[in-house]
Amino acid sequence: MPVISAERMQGRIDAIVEAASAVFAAKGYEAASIAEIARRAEVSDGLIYRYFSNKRDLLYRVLEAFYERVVAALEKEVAKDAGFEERLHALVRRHLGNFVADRELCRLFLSEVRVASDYKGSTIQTLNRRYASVLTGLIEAGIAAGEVKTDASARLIRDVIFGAIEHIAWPYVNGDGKLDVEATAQSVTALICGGICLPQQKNPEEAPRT
Amino acid sequence: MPVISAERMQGRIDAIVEAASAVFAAKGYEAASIAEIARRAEVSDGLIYRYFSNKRDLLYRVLEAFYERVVAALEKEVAKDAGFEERLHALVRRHLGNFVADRELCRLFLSEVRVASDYKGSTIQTLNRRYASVLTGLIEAGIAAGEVKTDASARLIRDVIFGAIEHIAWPYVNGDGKLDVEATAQSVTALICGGICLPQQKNPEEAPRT
Amino acid sequence: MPVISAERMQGRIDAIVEAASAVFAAKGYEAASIAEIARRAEVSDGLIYRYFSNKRDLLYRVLEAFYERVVAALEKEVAKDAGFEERLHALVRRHLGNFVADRELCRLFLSEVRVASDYKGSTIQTLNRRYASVLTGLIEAGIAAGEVKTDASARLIRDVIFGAIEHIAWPYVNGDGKLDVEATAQSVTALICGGICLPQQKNPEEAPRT
Amino acid sequence: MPVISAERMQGRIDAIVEAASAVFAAKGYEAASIAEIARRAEVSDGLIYRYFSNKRDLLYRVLEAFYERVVAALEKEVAKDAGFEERLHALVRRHLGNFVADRELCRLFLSEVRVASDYKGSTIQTLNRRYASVLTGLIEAGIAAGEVKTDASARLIRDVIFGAIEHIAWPYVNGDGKLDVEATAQSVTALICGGICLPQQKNPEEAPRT
DNA sequence: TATGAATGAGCCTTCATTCAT
DNA sequence: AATGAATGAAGGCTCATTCAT
Repeated sequence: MPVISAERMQGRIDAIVEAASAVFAAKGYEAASIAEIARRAEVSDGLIYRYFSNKRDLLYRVLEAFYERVVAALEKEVAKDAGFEERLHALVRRHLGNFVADRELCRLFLSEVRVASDYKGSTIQTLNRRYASVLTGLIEAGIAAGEVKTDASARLIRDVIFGAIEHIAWPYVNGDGKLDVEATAQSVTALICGGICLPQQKNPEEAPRT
Repeated sequence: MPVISAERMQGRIDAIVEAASAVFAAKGYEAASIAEIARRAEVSDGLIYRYFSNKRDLLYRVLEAFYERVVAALEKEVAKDAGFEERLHALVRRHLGNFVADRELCRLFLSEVRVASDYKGSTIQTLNRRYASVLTGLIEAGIAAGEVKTDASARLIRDVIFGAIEHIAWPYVNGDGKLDVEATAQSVTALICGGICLPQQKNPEEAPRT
Repeated sequence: MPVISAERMQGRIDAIVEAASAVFAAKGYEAASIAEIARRAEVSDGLIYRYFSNKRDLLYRVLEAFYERVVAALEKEVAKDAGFEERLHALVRRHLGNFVADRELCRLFLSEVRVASDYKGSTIQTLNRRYASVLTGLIEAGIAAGEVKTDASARLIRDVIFGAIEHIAWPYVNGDGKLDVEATAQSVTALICGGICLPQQKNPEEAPRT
Repeated sequence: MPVISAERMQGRIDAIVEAASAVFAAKGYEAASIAEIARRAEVSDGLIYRYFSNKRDLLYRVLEAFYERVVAALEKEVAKDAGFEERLHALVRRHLGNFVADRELCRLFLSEVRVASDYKGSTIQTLNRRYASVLTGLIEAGIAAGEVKTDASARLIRDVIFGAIEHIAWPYVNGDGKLDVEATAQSVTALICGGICLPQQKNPEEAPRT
């Protein structure tokens, strides 16, 4: 008996998280209502409070579930043996891909959680760090292998990469156009690796004339 | 009489925008209340609705005012005659500086507006484009002057630069640490210009022949 | 214009207090709902919160209004020049009379406020003290005039008198019988003044025999 | 088997009543929740409804248990052979002592039950009457023995005594000071027995003739 | 133009009680 | 007998917005 009950219970919890995921994603945290989530999960309002301590807790559980999935995928993707640039390319592609595949949850995260005062110390933050550490690790490995310059800290490099990707993906996340993941990943990786400046002759007038 | 009245009116509008700016920045859009803004502007609740069609409109006007100031400053900053890298450095420094000087309004913008469905076509978006076009223009000038590579589009480069800066600035915007603008601007500019990868010998066995 | 508005406003406030008075008295604090009070006052729910900070505040204002009326009446009643017993009798009659005239508000006060943790320091407590001090003053005057014994403190005497009256009145306050105020006041006053014990011969066997 | 079951059942019931007693006493009726009581009794929520028809019923059973204990103690205390004043003194002391020993349950009773509309006809009322009849009996015995005046009814005297004690004890019941039971019992008994007024010369000018 | 009283829908949350297991 | 998941009604309170003055 407890087994059936436990399964049923888990089913309800999943239904709630799923419904909340959809409603939060579609309307944003503030505009979403517990009543709507309950209706969508085919559950009473009250039941939500048996499993989640409040609306905000529910949001966080939704994002945790999402993040867990995404972190695992990234770790798996980048784990493969390969050179730095190739692995970076895989990471960029996957990261961009996440914005395409889960644009609404990404938007939810970026707009509701990052800003939140209760973000620090949350499980979400831990997952976020794990996600980020995949790239940091990759960069450090690249440095160790002599593939990456040592002018800048791994952390700075990581911020540049993630920041760039997010900024590029944003219009697609927020709007409705399509993002060519493959092409963009290619360009971004190349750009990041090679920089944007051509070597300059510092003193042109002193340069060798023919 | 009508003159005085018009001046008075403008004064009221300014007071409202200023008050709203402070309250929105301090509390965020949802948590801010019209009543508090009115109180702060020493104006009745109702009057706000004579000049602004609703709460959201007021938010937008606040951000417009902010953006106008910021865009003008950026355009002035980067206008100076100089080489690409120097001008880029100035832009990066200024952009980072904005996050430091107006972190709360920046946070407001990033969390409330970018996500909004009514963002497209708004005056804000126009200002945002103008802000972005400063960098695009700079890059194009760099390309024209042969200082910047032509592998990637100016738009992509621009996204990488802005994205990187925002990502780096974010923890400081949201938290309470201090950001060393000068040092960060230096590193970021260098990183962006030079890339992160060391030149690799593609085919070691086919290496330099005598 | 502000005059009309202010009058109208005061009228609303009075209506709310009156409605709240009736509903609280009839149902008790917990069972009373803001919605019902609003309906009864022909006012919207929200308006109540313009004038009263919360439900509890409304309760206190109701009881303050009641208490102010009652305190003033008592002070006036007992103020008359007369001997101690006569004045005490007037006070007892008036106090009993209050329980009869406003039994529901008395019940409300006794059940909801006296127990409350926020009672101390409230305006209600101040009024309560003022009410009590009428009797304390009367007793002290009686002592000063040599009409009252000095075996017990004025405070103790006061507690005995108020406690006795409340206990006697309670069944009528809570139930639906009628209380004969005049007769009861007479008996209580006599009892309090004269005590209940007959003088006893301590050692009857040693007493003078005829 | 059925015996064990019956014992177990009684144990559960006792545990529930005990838990409810603690929770009601600590938080008051409204603020107490069935869930907390169940948790404390290490019993499921549902089980409570097998033995008690609803929350209010549980409250009444708690107070019955309390009252039974208290009534028995009072009857025993006052049963001893002694003169009226001595026995009254014992009763007063015991009654005051109850407020000190069980102040929270006393408060619960005074605030939740006395006011209740379903009080009449309840077992509680019966117990209350039994409690009161101890004093009534004592007074009647005093009257029969010629120790007590016959000016007032036993019932009135009883109300004065109980009312006085409750009123004196209340601040200690509700607040956190300490009550000196011995001293207070002494003063109250003396006051009640002897009254508060000094004999007055009705017509001073017509005073003692030779 | 300016006020601010008034509205009322809507929200999160609690909890006594029930009932399938 | 016992559980505890589930219900669902109810309630206090907020606040953007309107409109009579």
